[in-house]
Amino acid sequence: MSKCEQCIVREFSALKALNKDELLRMADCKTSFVVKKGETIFDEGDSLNGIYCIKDGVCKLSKLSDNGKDQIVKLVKKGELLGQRSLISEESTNLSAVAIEDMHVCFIPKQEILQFFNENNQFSLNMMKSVCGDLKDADDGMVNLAQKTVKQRLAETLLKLEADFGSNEDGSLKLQLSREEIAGMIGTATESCIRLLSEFNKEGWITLQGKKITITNKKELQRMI
Amino acid sequence: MSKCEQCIVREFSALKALNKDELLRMADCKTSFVVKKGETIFDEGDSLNGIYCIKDGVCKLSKLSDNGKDQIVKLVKKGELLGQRSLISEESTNLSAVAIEDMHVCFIPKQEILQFFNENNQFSLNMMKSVCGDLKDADDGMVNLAQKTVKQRLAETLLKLEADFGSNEDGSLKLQLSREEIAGMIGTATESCIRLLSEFNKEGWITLQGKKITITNKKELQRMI
DNA sequence: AGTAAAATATGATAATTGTCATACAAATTC
DNA sequence: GAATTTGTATGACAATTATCATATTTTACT
Repeated sequence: MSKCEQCIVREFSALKALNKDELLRMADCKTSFVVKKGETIFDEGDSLNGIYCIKDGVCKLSKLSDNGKDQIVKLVKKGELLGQRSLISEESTNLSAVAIEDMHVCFIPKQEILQFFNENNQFSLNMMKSVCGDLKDADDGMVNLAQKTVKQRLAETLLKLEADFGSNEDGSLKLQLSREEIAGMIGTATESCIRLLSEFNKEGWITLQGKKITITNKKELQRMI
Repeated sequence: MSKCEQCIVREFSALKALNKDELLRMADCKTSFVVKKGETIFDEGDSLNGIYCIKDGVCKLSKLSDNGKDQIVKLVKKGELLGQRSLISEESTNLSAVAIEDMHVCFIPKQEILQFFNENNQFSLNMMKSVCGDLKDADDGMVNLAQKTVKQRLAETLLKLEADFGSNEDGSLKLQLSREEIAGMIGTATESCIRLLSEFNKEGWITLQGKKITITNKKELQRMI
């Protein structure tokens, strides 16, 4: 059983408010596991008995729409927590979480988290801030979906993927998503997404090589937004 | 200075966790005021020094998009709080709040709320739940905007307006919104919204008399969603 | 009450986006 | 390694939605 003290999640999430004692208790009751790319951590409608710490990897939070398409609401990466909303609301999840890369994840039982809420005020405050951050992002997302064109949303998403997840030595986006996933992020049909990527490519804003996408003219993409 | 003890906001919001002592303190430092329909409570980018309790009336939370259109993110009504996100995040607001009806509002200074966070755990938990509820709604809103047609979103919005705000004796929706505001809720051009309302009218799902909208065939509207 | 301003309504048209079909490439399976 | 499945790409077309123009109605103002 590894320690929680030096874990990256502790560094970046609400957990940074926990003291040594609390971290030891957490290390004691947590379970670690690996999630392979494509595997599901939880599904829409599941009731969660705790929250997940993402030690490594990235997953998508998405919701299946009636038309059969998966709308991606958020990407969650290393250092972040997963499942807080459901735990705090005491409701089953409204989103599913599926790994986009291989992941290392720890599960902390609900009881433990609730106790932290009770005894550690800073932890509660941190958690609130984190949820508020998500809320702000979601509100912004709504405005984008409602008021911007698919082209603008694609440009914005590509820039955001670079900003959030970085790029490789060759300049290509580190996080590789399928066309379907990108379409799910910007809220459009997969074909439309593919078409626009081709268009961006022809215009010279980006370069495509298989799943690899390289931004070659950031300024033009920014200008579109 | 009126008491907070029997206030409707206390009944329905996170404030229900406050004890007599805390309520008295709150009554002492709060300021009450009236907001006329159309008036602004706060604007996008304002820094708030507290939160607002809505004793009566309804306001819209909206964000101005680059294309000049106002996207309505949420309607906030009597009994609810306003400005928590900004206060908790310690950021300026990302949304503006404008009265849709005449309102009675109380302002509670930031210091007071922070103290409640520190001394009353249930209050913190309630606040978290409330923000989490908003987050869930926003996530659902994103999926709707991304995956449903304008027609479906209009139908859904009309039903939601009836469910949330009720109807008058004549059956018309109690909350009267301008066409532009309805368009801002469903994320479409005002003309498109007007056109679809006319269409719904012709089909017999709704009746229009000026600003008054009456749902006359709820089942058909539900079937569309 | 009379006038100006704003909101609602509708037509015509263009632009955007989705759907269906099909082709090709890449990955996976046996 | 051949075969099947899955993902990517593109064309053709239809449907949806936005934009611009212009009436008409309602509301606000003095």
